[in-house]
Amino acid sequence: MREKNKPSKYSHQRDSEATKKRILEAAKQEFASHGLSGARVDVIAEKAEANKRMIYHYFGNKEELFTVVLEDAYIDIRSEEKELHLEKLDPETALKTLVEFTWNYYLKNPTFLRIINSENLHQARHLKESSVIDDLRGPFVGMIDDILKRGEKENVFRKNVDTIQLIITIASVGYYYFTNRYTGSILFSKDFMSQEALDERLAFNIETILRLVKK
Amino acid sequence: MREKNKPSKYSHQRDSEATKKRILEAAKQEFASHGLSGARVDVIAEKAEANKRMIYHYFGNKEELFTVVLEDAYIDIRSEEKELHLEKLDPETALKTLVEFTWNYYLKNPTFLRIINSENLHQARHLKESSVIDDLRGPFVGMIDDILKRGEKENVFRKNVDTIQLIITIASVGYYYFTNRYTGSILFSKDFMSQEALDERLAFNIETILRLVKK
DNA sequence: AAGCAATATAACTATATAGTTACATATTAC
DNA sequence: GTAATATGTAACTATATAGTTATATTGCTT
Repeated sequence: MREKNKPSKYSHQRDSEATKKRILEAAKQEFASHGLSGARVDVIAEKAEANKRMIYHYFGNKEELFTVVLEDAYIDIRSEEKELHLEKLDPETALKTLVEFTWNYYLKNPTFLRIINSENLHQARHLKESSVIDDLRGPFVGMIDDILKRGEKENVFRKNVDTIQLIITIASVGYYYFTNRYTGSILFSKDFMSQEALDERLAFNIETILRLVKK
Repeated sequence: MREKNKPSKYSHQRDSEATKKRILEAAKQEFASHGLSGARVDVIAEKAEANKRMIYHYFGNKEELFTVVLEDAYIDIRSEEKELHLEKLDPETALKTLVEFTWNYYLKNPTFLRIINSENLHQARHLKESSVIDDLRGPFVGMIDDILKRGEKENVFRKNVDTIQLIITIASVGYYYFTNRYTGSILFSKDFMSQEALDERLAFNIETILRLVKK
């Protein structure tokens, strides 16, 4: 029986959507910091200022929570990519814009890279079961294909550059730099994250991609 | 007290070096498969046909075991790189050889990539404390620098290509392909590991690197 | 305002896990 | 041969962990 004058345990208003959001954000951070295995459900609950019971209530279990975090990550980058409207830019500018966007997205969203890495460590078993990817299958493939075709027609790009290989390469040159920056900084005795180093790398990446496609 | 006629529990001969090696190999596999946090010491002991007690005896603890596995990984790739003798090849062949070697090393040593990824998830905290890297600091930097200089002199390479950026790029285009092959295969609906896909990617990478440095 | 579903808390449980201890057997030095 | 040391096994322990249960409060429906 409730005691008289005892203050309520529930100090804040209820808001299931807000609670879900806080859990997802906390989970994203925790999974990114420690990987799927290293992440602790208790810590996620604490960071989210929620309760472990709520995590299981809203998301089922740790694996399903990870799946939602992963899906959200892909949805987010995909929606930002859409906003670039590369189809409105001339081929060379479009390609340069994509390289810069990819680079800056990785720079501003370190959790993205770490979560994708975790998923690959686990052989993409969560993504495999996800239906969300259907909408992002071949993200941008059509768009990049169009840029390459326009470049060919305008005689600024060479013929027969493989679209998927190009997309992979654009991702590679940024992704690797960021995910391997810790070992890289030691192996090369160089701070990979200084503004100077970042600027230099982005410029080099743009050059790499343009040299690859230009006549 | 030992019972009469009871067969010895120790069926095989003792060999500390062999046991250490078995532990290291098992640890490499286990860390590569599950990451540092996901790896289980009991599983390593079992796989090594050794005993947990031996792991702690020879390596101290899980973290130190990981450190040795990591150090061994770097030592191995470094020693294979040395065998290439790129200094004896003409600049273009040397560069092509390095791209091929890097690609094939990653292909044949999937554990390497996963262990480096784990170490980067943990912000290289093991490598930071390791003295082994002193010998591999700037691996090949001098060598690649030499290739670029020779190429310049022979008028086949352009001037002022940054050596470290080039090394990072050579690693990137292979590393990313392999570590992200699980999510990549889903996103692009394409088997990244078919012989055809592998051949195509290697050829593309060679083209990417040569276009980057050639006049 | 009564009943009910949704939201929340905290305490609990079964199990897994890194690391330890006690002890046994083999090998080496003398 | 014997003592000391290296190598090995198995059982144990303290703790951490994912997931559950019991219960309380809120807010919505009627």
